[in-house]
Amino acid sequence: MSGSCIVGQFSHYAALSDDEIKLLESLEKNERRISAKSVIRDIGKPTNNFFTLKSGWAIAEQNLPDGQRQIIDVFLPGQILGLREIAYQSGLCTYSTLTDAVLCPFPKTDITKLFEQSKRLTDLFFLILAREQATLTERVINLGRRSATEKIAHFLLELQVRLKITNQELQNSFRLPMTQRAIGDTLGMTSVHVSRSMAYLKAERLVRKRGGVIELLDDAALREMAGFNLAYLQMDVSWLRGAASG
Amino acid sequence: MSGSCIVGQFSHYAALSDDEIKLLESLEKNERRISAKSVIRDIGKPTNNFFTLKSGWAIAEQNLPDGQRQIIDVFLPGQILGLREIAYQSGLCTYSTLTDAVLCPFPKTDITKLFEQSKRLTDLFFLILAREQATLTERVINLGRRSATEKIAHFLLELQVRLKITNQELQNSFRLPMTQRAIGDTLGMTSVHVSRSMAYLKAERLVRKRGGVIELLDDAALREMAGFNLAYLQMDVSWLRGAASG
DNA sequence: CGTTCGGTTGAGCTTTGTCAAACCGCGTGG
DNA sequence: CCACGCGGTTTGACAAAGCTCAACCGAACG
Repeated sequence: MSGSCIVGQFSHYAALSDDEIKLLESLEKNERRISAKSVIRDIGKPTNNFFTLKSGWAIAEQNLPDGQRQIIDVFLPGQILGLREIAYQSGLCTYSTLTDAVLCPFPKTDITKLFEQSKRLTDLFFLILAREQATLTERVINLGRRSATEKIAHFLLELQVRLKITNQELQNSFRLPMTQRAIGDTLGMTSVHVSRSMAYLKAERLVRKRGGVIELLDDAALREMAGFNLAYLQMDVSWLRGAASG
Repeated sequence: MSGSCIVGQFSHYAALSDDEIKLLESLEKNERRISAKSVIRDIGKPTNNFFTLKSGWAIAEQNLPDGQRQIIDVFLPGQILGLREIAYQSGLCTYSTLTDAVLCPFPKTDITKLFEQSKRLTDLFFLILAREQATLTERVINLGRRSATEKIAHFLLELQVRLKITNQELQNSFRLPMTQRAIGDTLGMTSVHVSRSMAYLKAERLVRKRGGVIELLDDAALREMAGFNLAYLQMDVSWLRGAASG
């Protein structure tokens, strides 16, 4: 994993050469510590920087005129914040932290430089964008066509799988640093209804919660009920250009 | 617009050189005529090909085990189908036509070749992916946090703006080749409720429908009610590499 | 020890879904 | 030219899912 979280993320998809690793690490030379529930970048602000998320959880959200909000994306350590706005001058959403976090801001122009220097990394960024899109797609299905409990089940399963990507030894339980309000804003429902649906899942002995830690007690049953298919989290890397040297 | 629809789409974002145009046109050397309501590529099939949509409308959809379906994306002429699965071996959704259409299939490997030959086009594809993502994001907000009539209003406005991108002289009315069932499957509601919501919009004199043609009678009011902000459809192109020669 | 924040619970209400019938426009075949 | 059937839309009565509001609880924290 080295000092760099983003290398950890990328090296899951392809073995990286030393040069590539150096390039990626150069994106993380500036560290910024930031406390829970604070805004990283507000909507409408210039998109001059991206941020890698070294530790902690973050979200992309959008607040609607009537006071509601929709959480668009939940970011886990190793992900890059802001990529989605690479083609926009001002941010389309607000980025904020859920927990205390360590972020590494780097200028947008660094990406172009990186593209110049490594085709392989260019492709990897392409791949990241495609994966984000697949996750969003799955969220669309979740929002459009699933009941409240199914939504929650699906969301929990997705988080579990995504956490396992960077943390192999993860078991069936993990810290979930989101309030029920936040879960509701992600899944398009009220916190009250999140509470009730969670209660149902607990009653059915499908999940358990203690402290901030959630435990998935019956993976198979959860997948069944949520119609969870992890294909969208499993990428193919064979089309990447260039061989890795290390 | 030349013979190529995709060039039309791209040249909106940046002036292209002759070489670049030639490269893009080479993606469209094979034409395939396909009738309305047929499957272009089923879910799970290998993603060896992309398709440019030369004419007609198409969708990406996913059918759920319980018989419901969610339409993930609606494609208009000039768009590329399948890009979202560039990083996946098998398709995550089914592509089908809404109307009679002309498609140009081209192999995935052509994209890599194209990336080799033009940095600028590489960036343009990046941009396309980012735009698709922004559209998906907006659909997430639509599904998560808007009422039935707001959803429909927003959807119609989005289509209008997107159609105007390739068809400048488009007025406030356009052919909408979607059944209410299809609209419902896009917006996460039943066809019955689509009907009722449309009736409401008509009664409020916000839209009118005759034949397959829909007319937006009061743009401002529709935007107000739907919370429509077209920022997500307006990209910034200044970060693209390389100058255009013509 | 009081306050705040997140979670839970209950009662009543609103929005949307379900089911079924009727309707409408349109193309087909007689 | 008409009758028919078909796909899509509209309408109505009713059911269900989810929302609102409000009270309450418990843990964390100053």
